[in-house]
Amino acid sequence: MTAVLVARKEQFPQIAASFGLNPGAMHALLSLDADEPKSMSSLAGSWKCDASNVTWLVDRLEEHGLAERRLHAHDRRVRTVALTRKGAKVRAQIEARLFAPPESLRDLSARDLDTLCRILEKIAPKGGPRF
Amino acid sequence: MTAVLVARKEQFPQIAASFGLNPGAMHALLSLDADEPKSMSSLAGSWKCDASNVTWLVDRLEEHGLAERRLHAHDRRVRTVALTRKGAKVRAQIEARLFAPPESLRDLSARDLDTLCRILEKIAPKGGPRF
DNA sequence: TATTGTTATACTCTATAACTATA
DNA sequence: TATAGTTATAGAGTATAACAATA
Repeated sequence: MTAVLVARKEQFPQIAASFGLNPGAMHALLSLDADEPKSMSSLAGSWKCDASNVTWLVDRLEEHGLAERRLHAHDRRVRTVALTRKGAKVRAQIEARLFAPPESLRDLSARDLDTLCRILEKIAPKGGPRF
Repeated sequence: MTAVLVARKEQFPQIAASFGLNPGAMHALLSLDADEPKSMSSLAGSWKCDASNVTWLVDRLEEHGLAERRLHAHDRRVRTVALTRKGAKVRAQIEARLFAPPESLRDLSARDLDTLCRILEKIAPKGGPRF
């Protein structure tokens, strides 16, 4: 799986564009969830960008109807962000394309693919694949 | 080798910054040569960007003394671009860093590294590694 | 008239700083 | 006073369109 992700990395911008998103917004979409709203500030941390950029990216996702801001239960300063139903659907579609074996891997034997995955799992960064 | 390039791809921006270049300019530098000047228009094709952006990128390289515009022998409309001696030296330094085994590969056994290279050579895009 | 490259300009994405509203 | 998020603004890097020089 990691092998596929590594191979796919080059195609991020194209895949994003095919959904009308820029790479940053697609990255954002893939790290959001419908069930676990996350605060804007925590997103700035995990996306490693400025808070003002989180505002901008979430605006883009909201424009597409893919994510929505919600109120925090106990702190009225905080806005949380979660995927809409449509957002979850699009995220699933993107993941399907990301995890589908890319052209360049179709020529590999099953044995080679296994070997490749095994090796790349070893060198994958801690915390799993990062987009 | 391809394996290393794949693994290194993430570090492009950092390496570029350490030479005072942006990723685009580093990409440009690595595809230029001291001995084979290339026309601006052909560079627009191989870099897959607009001609006006080639002007901008070559300007950046010239500011650093890494590349220079030359006259075409027979067509006075055409400008060709080639690396300066300094540019060739910097390109070699960058390549040395790109081809050095990255951290993430140091943990692999020699056998795994061989296997990885063999597999990735198979799926490498025709025409060799692209930056 | 067509082509090469540049210039003028606008757009996208990112960051910094000032601001509003809560705490 | 401090924190969460937004807005205003600036900058890098990209593209489009108009232009000058040459073919």
